[in-house]
Amino acid sequence: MNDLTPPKSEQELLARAHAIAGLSLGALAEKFLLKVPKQQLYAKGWIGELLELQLVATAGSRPEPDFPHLGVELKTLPINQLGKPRESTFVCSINLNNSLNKTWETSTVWRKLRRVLWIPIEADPAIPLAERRVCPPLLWSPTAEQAMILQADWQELTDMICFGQLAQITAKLGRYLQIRPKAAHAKSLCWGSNEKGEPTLTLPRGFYLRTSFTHQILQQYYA
DNA sequence: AAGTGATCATAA
DNA sequence: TTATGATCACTT
Repeated sequence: MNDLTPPKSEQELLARAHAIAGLSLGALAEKFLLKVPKQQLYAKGWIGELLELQLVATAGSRPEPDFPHLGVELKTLPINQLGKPRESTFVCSINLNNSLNKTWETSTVWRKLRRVLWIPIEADPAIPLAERRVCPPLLWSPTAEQAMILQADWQELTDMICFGQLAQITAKLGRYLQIRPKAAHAKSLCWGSNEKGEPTLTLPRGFYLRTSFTHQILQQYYA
């Protein structure tokens, strides 16, 4: 049986995550009387939510780390059979109105990335979802150099938003962090501002970590 | 095969 | 509509 209360320390959180390493998603789902979705297409966040249940994350859908009292963010990371991430990692949504007077230190990106519990998950399409296993966790903080690059990316992209250059933002920008759409569909709209500083309807966006960066994180632990 | 842009579910 | 959890699928 597992604890139903939030972990009281990083050590406890890490221990709980280690305890489920090797378990299949089917076995984990069974503990919560959940059915494994037949396809991920209509259950894209299912694995992440399953792990939140198991580890008793409490942030809900607030723009806070999953374990606010510990300042730790939880991220599942789909990996192929070579241990390489198969997808980019969503970090947080972006407020396109008043991203002004925000600093790196107080930004949601930094508050979520300063401490992350990464849980790699087998994600080879050849393995049925229920049989994919949870891999050993990594409790990570960016190195000084990584933090500098993340900050530079964040500053560059945030500046563009502040200067009304939303239209010129592409996923090609940013070394580790990039901005991509984060919406129900291409017709979802939210308020932003154009080059003249006028309110404009635009596609909601989010910050994402490139797979090359999360791969680097895995290497730094498994090297 | 990568990488970018599009999309799906759900809660408040 | 905004936030969370992400993966899908088309283009390059």
